[in-house]
Amino acid sequence: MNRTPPLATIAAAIRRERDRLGISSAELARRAGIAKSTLSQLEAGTGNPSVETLWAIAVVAGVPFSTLVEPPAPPVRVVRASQRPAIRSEASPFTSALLAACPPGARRDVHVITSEPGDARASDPHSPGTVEHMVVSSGRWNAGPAGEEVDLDPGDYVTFPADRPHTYRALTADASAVLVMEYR
Amino acid sequence: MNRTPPLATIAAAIRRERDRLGISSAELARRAGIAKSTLSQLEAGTGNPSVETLWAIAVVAGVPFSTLVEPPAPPVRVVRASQRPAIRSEASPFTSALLAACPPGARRDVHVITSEPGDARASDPHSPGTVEHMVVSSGRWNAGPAGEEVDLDPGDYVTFPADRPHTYRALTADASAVLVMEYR
DNA sequence: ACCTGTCGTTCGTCAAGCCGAACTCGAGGA
DNA sequence: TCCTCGAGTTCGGCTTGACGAACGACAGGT
Repeated sequence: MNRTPPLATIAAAIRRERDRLGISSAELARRAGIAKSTLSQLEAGTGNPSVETLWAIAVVAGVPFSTLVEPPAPPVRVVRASQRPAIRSEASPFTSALLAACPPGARRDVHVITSEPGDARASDPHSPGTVEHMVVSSGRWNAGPAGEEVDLDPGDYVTFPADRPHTYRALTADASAVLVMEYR
Repeated sequence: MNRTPPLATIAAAIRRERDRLGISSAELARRAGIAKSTLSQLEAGTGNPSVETLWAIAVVAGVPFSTLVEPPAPPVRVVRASQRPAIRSEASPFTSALLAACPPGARRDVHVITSEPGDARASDPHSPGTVEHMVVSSGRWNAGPAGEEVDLDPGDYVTFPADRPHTYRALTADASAVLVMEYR
């Protein structure tokens, strides 16, 4: 769930952002309103910056806060249709394994789900911060967090937090959709 | 690009995570290895925590660091097929408007792209932290960051950082794909 | 009523982050 | 060669976050 050390990551991230801006550390410190000595120590990996200090740097770098504390850059990942976890429910209800099959270590998973009317599937909350993306391939669906379900037509896209109960219900025959689960 | 203030957000996030765990502040402090007086001040919105302190809390809460500093929870968003930015290129090359049409304020956008062999589209880097998701609907594609392109078959899914140059090339006729752009 | 345990806050001390100034190093110009 | 300027590091001080202990408030048990 939680990953690598913070301090070295922060130091690298700051250097990376500064390189991207193409400015000196003195200039970055000036823009951020912090002492260049402070910035020097941060880039050296020394110390334990406060949130305000990091925030000031993130603002002038024009990047979200998380860019400075999360690991470097997301890699290129490919999930082959032939390999990925997919479940065809045919005319039967979704199995509970559909969403439970997500490997906990993975950052994202893709499922192709197919369903028939009446196959309502209620999913328990995933780990905090998990977000799902759903693109309807065919048929009509009703899906979303409990109490906030929306009707979806072919081609529609919906995203919602999945760390709370949520459901997928096919409203027409031969309904299918691509489901992307994004773990954090 | 960068959003709301940090301190109040952090205080709210910590309380929220602690509520979710259903434990007392004393217990959370004990697990995190920090003084409960420190945690008390943080939940009160007083002060300016160090990265290490916040990190310790995030670890025991089982959430990524960004959960504590970024705004609350992602909302449910729906992009209708009839409204969303979509371009059919038919037999002609992608127009440069394809990717440039992404509203800068949006957090995510969805495109349905169709292409024919020879229609290579090179995209300039998006803002830092932007990530793209691509699900192939039909045909074969070659896409990805410059130098790291991969071949994709129908149903394949790929995600990659889009803050660097990247390309999409259809390898077969009637190639189509769903493209999700995620801004940060 | 009394004791006991837990909760959350407040206070005094200590360590550490942040700051500004001084310093070293190196490149470019007269 | 000397001077000047900018980049980056190091050094004292001042401020502030983190800690442990003590405090009042409350609930449950005896």
